[in-house]
This record gives sequence, structure tokens and C-alpha cells, in this order.
Amino acid sequence: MAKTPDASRRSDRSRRAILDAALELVGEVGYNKLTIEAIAARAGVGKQTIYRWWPSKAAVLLDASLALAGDAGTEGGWEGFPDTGDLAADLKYVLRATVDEMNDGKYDAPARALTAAGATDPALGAQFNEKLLEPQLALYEERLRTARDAGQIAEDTDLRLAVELLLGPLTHRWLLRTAPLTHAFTDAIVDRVLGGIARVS
Amino acid sequence: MAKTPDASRRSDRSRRAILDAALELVGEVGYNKLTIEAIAARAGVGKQTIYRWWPSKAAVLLDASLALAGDAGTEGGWEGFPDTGDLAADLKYVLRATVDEMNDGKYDAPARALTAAGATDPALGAQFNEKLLEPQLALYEERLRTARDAGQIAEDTDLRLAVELLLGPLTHRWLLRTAPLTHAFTDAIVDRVLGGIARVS
Amino acid sequence: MAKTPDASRRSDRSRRAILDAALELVGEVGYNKLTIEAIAARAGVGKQTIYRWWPSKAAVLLDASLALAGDAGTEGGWEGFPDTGDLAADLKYVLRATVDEMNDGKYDAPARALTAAGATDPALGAQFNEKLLEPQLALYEERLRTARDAGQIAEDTDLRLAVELLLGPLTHRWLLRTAPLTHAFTDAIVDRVLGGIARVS
Amino acid sequence: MAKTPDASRRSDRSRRAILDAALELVGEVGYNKLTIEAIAARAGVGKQTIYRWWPSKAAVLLDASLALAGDAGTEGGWEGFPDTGDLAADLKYVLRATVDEMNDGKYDAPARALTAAGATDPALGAQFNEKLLEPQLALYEERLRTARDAGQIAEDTDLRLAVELLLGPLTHRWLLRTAPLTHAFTDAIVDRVLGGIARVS
DNA sequence: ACTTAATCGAGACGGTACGTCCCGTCTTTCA
DNA sequence: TGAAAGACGGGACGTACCGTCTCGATTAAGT
Repeated sequence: MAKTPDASRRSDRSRRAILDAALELVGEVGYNKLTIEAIAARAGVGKQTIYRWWPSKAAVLLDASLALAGDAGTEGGWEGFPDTGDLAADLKYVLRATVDEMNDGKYDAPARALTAAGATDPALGAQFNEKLLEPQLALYEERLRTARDAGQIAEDTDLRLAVELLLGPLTHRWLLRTAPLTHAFTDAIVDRVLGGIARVS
Repeated sequence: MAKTPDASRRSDRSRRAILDAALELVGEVGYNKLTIEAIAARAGVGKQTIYRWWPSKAAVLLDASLALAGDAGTEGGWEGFPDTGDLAADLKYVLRATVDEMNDGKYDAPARALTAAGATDPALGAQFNEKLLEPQLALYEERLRTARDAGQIAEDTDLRLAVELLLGPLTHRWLLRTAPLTHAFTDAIVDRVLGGIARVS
Repeated sequence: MAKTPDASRRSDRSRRAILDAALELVGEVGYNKLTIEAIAARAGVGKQTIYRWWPSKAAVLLDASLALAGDAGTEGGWEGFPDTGDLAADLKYVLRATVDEMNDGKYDAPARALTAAGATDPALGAQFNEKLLEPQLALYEERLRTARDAGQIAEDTDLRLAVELLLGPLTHRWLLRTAPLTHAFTDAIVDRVLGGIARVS
Repeated sequence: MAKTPDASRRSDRSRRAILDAALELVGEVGYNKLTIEAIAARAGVGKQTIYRWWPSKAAVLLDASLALAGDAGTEGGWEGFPDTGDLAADLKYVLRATVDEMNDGKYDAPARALTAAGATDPALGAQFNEKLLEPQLALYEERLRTARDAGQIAEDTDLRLAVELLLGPLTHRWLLRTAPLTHAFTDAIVDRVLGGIARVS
């Protein structure tokens, strides 16, 4: 019998202020030094208003990232996955854009924080996957399906595996910082992966 | 300025007790709830003894993981990368072993914790790469070099990229928990990646 | 400036529920842990309904005690001070009754709470004196005046002082709990005080 | 198995700073608005240092008052109860001094706070009695015993009752603020009480 | 009886303080 | 002099209430 607050009476002004403050602060001080108290202070909000609606600072950041992703989508980010008919070109385009975001502190800080927190906390990780990661992976998968249906890649291709072959190396380099993230890198990934799974013409 | 303690007088008994306690505790409560105080208490050690020799709990865990990896190596883990001449078989063998470790709580908990912490904290990440990750990647790279020299894969193959193509998808699935880690999965990775970069026979 | 609510529209049901809840709760958890929120919850009332009509929890408790005292008076407590002509007997009778109340948790808890709160908060103390204490002291004083007029005690007796001589020791022992409150104690007070201020027969 | 801190390692500097801060603050803001946090801040001390050694703010104030009483005793307050042979004079002298303290905010604020808190909290009240009140009452009782032995008051006098007859009215007027505390008032108490219990010469 | 305005129950809100946990430093005592 | 022990100043935690504020839904007046 958990006391569930009445969502219809929620203050949208406070909600937005909290999400904005969380994004600002995670960029300024990093995830580990991010505190609920600081978010509340920056947002001009009582701590309880945060605890009332989110179970942890990670959850706040997840919602904040969702809002950020939503805004980015609205502001003119790509609406759906590009499909020019040229699979390699489309993948390169999208991965280059992804790399650019990963190199932009505004997106990088919260994304790293969430990914790291999710890796450690399974419950959060599940949320993260469901709400942020999975929808994106589905877009890749869909584009690959189109390509497969068009006979551009092998009929027996495991699409989900293909997505992981494309994104895995990128995520690896991003999270572990083994080397700089460049367009050349993502292009090479696309070439190598398609070289493997693409039809021999 | 007696800042640097005399390492020769260091108590090895305390050092081992601390590393053991850290590993135990990270498995029990997770990285975020792991505290220096709890490690000290579990190890039967004064807090100062930890602060004297390590700068942070992440550093303790890194050392603990190094010790763990060292033990594993000693205990009969593979000494060097297997080289039967069959590249695909060797890679599958090693990746299967890696997946088995990732599915073993004993290794999984500290590894996840360190990876996540390193993703968030660049200084720690650098240490983590240098001491734990890089040596392993180098083994893969070396094996691939042998294969390349033997003409089994294309001459112009970027070996480091190849390593990332192999390990990236695995790490992706491991950290993000998008799907279970199985031998079938790693076998498929090897097949697909080699299908792309391997010489046409 | 519609600050003063319309008393004619006040819900008497709510008012009584609040006073009852306050009395119950002060007995259960004590004054310091008594909260407006708990009173509101117990009374099935919105917090605002309390804040609308009372300035503080002390004021609520004061009203509650007044209601309690009123009820006690109605239920057959003494209406006016007894006057049998025998001053000592009348005083002993009343003081014994007072001691009995002080030993009854139902009256003791709120009375202690109010007395203590009034000792600390002058404004509340003034209210407490005016509405609860003074009327009672006046009854004693009146009975003593009758006795003085009848020549039973010295003509120059300071009646108010006499009242304090009678009630002071009782209050002292009650509040400070230096010893148990018994009929023997109050009888002894009356004897000693009258022994001093009574006419030599 | 309550964790009892090691008293021998206690910081006396912190202890004194805390007691001083508590006395200052109770005078400035009153008992109800006195907070542990404010005491810690004023004393330049971590909150835990207060919670480590005292169970409540009332307990802090009790120790502070003890220290205050100790200082007053040292500074030249009366060492023991005066005994000039004239009981009435001695009592009047001491009661006048007591009234003067009660009219001095420095002593009044913490004393009221403690008395009120003790009236509400039996455990604290017991401590208050044992450590502050009882020793003082014993001094009165001792002086009265001397007087009784000297035949100045009736042989069958209940000394403890006599003390309460003297101090009760004073405490009553002090705590309940029914009238100003003056020397005339205490003199009258002494006269009336002795008029009752003193030997007819 | 019908409107209309205030009170009502409910509870979200910006805050303050709580009492606890842990941080990293410092001090004491011992081997 | 390194180590076990743990007190210290400090900061954040998550909780409990404060007193204010908005919400419909009664509810009791005055039309």
C-alpha cells in the first residue's frame, strides 16, 4: 500500500525545473557529485517534491534524458531513420550523428551517467533499455529489415545481432575511452560489418 | 612533507585483507553502497590504513580486480592466447570463456562496478584501461596479427578495429543487458566478423 | 483582506473531531510529538481547517482542555467551591479531588502539556492563565474571602498569597515529580498553611 | 549492544563549545526554536558530535545548566546555605537570591526550558531532579534540620514538606507567571510558612 | 428551491530540521 | 613508525512536519 501521489495535481513547472537542473548539474559536477539536494536547490524546489516523484537521482536523470531526447527529436533531429536506398550511406550518416552527440558534453554527461548507473543497477538498467535504448535499436533494426527485404543483405541475417555489431564497437570505444571517436571510425565499422553481412553482388 | 609512506614497511596481511573484503562487499552490496568504512571493518583494519595506500574506493577495487585476474591466470586460466592455427576456433574459445566469467557473479560484480565507475570518472577509466583492459586487448590483437601474417585475414585489416568489432558487441550486451550472454551469441559474432574480414578462401 | 473566516458557517462536527483527536493524541504520544498533521488525519479533517481556526497546536490543546474542563464541570464536578463552613475540610476536599485528576492520565497529559508549553511561551501562558487557571484560583480566593469575613482567618491575610501557598506545593510536586501525589500530602499542606494563617482559636 | 563512545578521547573543547552555544541560543530564540543544527553550527561542530554524547537537546541543556550552576557556585555564589542562626533571615536571603536569578534571562531561559521539558518527559525530569533540583532542596532541608535541632521549629515538622511549602509558591508564580516575582513576595512566603511551623516563642 | 460563496477534505508545494551514514583527517595507544 | 581504533568537522541522505496554496465537492445562506 505505497502512497501514490495524485499525478493530476502535479506541478509541471516544478517537474521541468527539476529536469533542467539535473541536466545542468550533471554536466557541471558529474554524476557522482550530483546530489538531490543540489538539484532541489537549483530548481527552487523542496527535496520532497523530488522524492515524491522519483525513486533516485538516476531516475531523475533518466526522465531528464528522455525530455532531452524528446526535445532533440522535436528541434529537427532526424524524424525516423533515413532511407535513401543506400544502406551504407544511411548507416554512416546516423552513426556520424551519434558520434557527434557523444562528443557533445551536453548529451555525453547524462548519457554516460545513465549507462554507468544502469550497468550497476539492474532495475534502472531495464528502465533505461526500455525507454531510451530499445526504441533507438528498433530504428536500426527496421532499416536493416528494409535492406534485407530489398535483398541488399543476406536473407538469413540476424537483424538484432547486426545492430549490435554496428553499435557495440562504438559503445565500447565511447564508454571505455580506448580511443577517440571519429567519423572515420564509424565509417570503418559500417564498411567492415557490411563487408561481412552484405550480399556478394 | 612525509606524504609518501614507506612501502617496505607495509603490512601485506592488511593489504590482502582489504582487497578480499572489497571484493566480497562489492558482490554483496554493489559498488554504490560499498564504503571505505565497511571495507575497513570487514578487513579488521583501521580506515587510515586504506587511505594511506589508496586514493579512493575505486582504486582499491581496481587493485582487488588485478589480484583477482592474477589469481585466475595462475590458477590455470589460459596463459597467453590459444593459437591452434584455426583463428575462428581460438576466438570462439576465448570469447566463450569470457562470457562464462561475465555470467559468474564473482567476476561480474567487480568488473561491472569498475567499468561503470571508469565510464564516469576519466582518471579511473584511464587506470582501468591501462592495467586491466589494454593487456587483454593486446592479446587479441597479437593473435589477429599472427593470423594476418599467416594470410588468414586481409592484409589491410586494422587489427585494433577488428578487436573492437569482436569485443564491442559482447561488451554492449553485457553492460546494457539487452539480451542474455550465450555461447551461441559469441560464436555468431566471430562468424559474422570473420565473414567480413576474412580472406575469401 | 478576507482574513477572518465566517464563524457562523463553521462546521461544529469538524471542531469537535479536532478537539477530541488532539486530546487523544496528546495522551498517546505526548505534546512534543503531537503534530497538526496527525490531528487532522485522526479527525478526518483537512489541515487547513485547523489552521483556519487556531494559530498553533497549543491553542488547539487549550481549547480542547477548556472543552474537557467544561464537560467535567457538567458531568457532576463541583459547581462552585464547596462551603460547609469548615474551611479546612472544604480545602482538603477540593485538593484531594485535584490530586485525583492529576493522577488520572486523561487529565494529566493535556494539563502537563499545556502548563509546560505555557511556561515556555509567554503568549500561550497568558491565555492559559486567563482561561483555565485564573478562574480556578478565583474560586479558592472566594472561599478564603468568605472564611476571612467569617473571622476564621486573620483579617490582614493576603488571599492571593494564601491561594499560592496552598496550590504552589501541589503544583511543585506534580510538575517536578519529586514525590507521589497523595491525599495525605494535600491534607498536610492544608494543615500547615492554615496552622500559619488561621486565627489562634 | 549500544555503541558506547570512548569518553576518554572526548574533545573537551567541543563539549564546552556545545554547552556555551546551547545556552546562548536558548536565550536568543527560546527552547522550542532551539535546534541541534543551530547549536552545532554556532559551536563549530559536526552534528554527530552532539548526537554522540547527548540523546536530545534537552539533555544538552541539562548539562549546560549544570555547568552554569557549577560556574555560578565557583564564581562566588553562596557556598553552602547561609546559617546566621536567624532562620527567617537566612531563608529570605536565599529566596531573594533565587528570585533574582529567576528574573535574570541568563538563568531564566534554560531553567524554564528544562523544567518544562522535564514536566513533559519523565526520563528527563528524573535526571533534572537528581542532578539539579534535589541537591538544592537538600540544602534547604539541611538548614531546616539545623533549625529544628535548635528548637526553632516544631520537632514533628516534616522537613521535606516544609521545603515544598517554601519553594512551591515561588515555583508556581515563576512558571505560571501569575504575578511578578519580587522580594516582598518571597519575604511574605517565609513569614507565612514560618508563622505556621515555627514554635510559638 | 436556487444560486452563490465560503468551508470542507485532500494533499502538493517550498521549506527547515531531523537523526543517520559516511567522508577524509587527525589523534591516541600499542607492538 | 606503521597499524587498529575511533573521535572529529563536515555534507548529503531520505523522512517528517511546517504553514501555504490550490483543487473539486459539499453545504448553508440569502435570494
